Amino acid sequence: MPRPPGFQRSDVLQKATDVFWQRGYGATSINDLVAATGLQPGSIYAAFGSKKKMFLEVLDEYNAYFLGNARNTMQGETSSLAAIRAFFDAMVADTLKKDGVRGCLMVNALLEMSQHDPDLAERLCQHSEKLRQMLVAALGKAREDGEIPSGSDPESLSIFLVNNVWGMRVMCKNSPSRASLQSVVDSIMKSLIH
Amino acid sequence: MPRPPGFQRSDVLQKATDVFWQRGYGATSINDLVAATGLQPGSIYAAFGSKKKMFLEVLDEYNAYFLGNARNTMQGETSSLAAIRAFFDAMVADTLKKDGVRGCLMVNALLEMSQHDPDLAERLCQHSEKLRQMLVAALGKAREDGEIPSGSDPESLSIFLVNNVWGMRVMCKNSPSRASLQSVVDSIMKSLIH
DNA sequence: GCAATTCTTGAGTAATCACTCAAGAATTAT
DNA sequence: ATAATTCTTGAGTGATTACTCAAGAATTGC
Repeated sequence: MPRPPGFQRSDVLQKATDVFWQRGYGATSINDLVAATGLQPGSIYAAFGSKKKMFLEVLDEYNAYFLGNARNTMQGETSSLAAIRAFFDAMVADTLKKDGVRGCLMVNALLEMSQHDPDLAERLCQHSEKLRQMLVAALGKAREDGEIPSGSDPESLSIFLVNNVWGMRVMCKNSPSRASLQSVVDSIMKSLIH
Repeated sequence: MPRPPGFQRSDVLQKATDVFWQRGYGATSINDLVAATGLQPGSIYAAFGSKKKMFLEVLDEYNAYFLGNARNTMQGETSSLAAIRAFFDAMVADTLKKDGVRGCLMVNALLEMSQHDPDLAERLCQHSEKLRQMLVAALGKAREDGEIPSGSDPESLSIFLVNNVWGMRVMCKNSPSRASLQSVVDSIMKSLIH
């Protein structure tokens, strides 16, 4: 009968996430992962197959967590417009945390390697589409409720919002001041209601 | 008397730019640069000092070129608002070129290594500030000329515009469709005039 | 205790990394 | 031509890379 593994997969993934997030994919070595997880190289490869497969698993967990968080934040609001604002406010708050300068693990990965890795590009595309759909739904509801003009186009506005999400993920890497980020959010929200 | 170098520094930098842009900093090896430039490792090190110094020089040229281009584009327009639109249109056109999926060399570098390289972070910060100042000037003039509401705040709007520039640089890496990008530009321009 | 099975270990592999340096080639002033 | 100077060459450096695998440790059902 099999001996059970001496580690929890999710614990290891969490620790790996920290390392990948802090250093980026390319600059993270197996030794870094060995140090961070406490596992030996052999165990890592037995459990995850390769550095890249491990990273993809990390990314999937990260994306699921991000989207879940966003959904929760938005559902906690009473109006759709307030939900959108809450989403962006949460992003600002997140960015201002002391490790906010890490940016977004997914955007970092996208810019680092999507060009040379179709698997990854596809995955990131799907994730970004999910985020956009969430915003489309909120925008549609906001229009129904008269919170934004009836002439507004949720599809087109959602792309605009996602664009600003990406922008903030870049901006936080070199000028993560609350004033700047908040000013961006204000501009976004103003643009919605006109 | 000295023997003159057998290569033009700017030629070599141009070829190096291609490689760094296509592969990213970390994934570009000296051998890649040797192959692309035709120079031997020794010559590269004699001329540029190190891989990182070479990359910084590449980045400086890239940034200067980008800003110069933007300035030209904007000066060719009759009104300030048209100049801003022309700037974004040019970005869309640039992104849609066949190698547009490379994104922006500077944003790529920012996300890849600014966190671990203060020199680079500082440089990128300055560049992004120059871009913002260009937009502040245009926004200020647009307000004077009554093209945007008198209550608009150029400082705050410029941050918003830069945010969208970064966003487009990310978006072009995974969904560079003309419709999406153009829709973002439309949303941006609409938001300015209200 | 005893197999049976799986997990863990970590030194080792071949490849690649950024970088160096001594030797030779090329150019110029005389 | 010669001497002075600089440029180019490319094999070689030690470090690091992702990854492997045979051996031993641990846990199970019996």
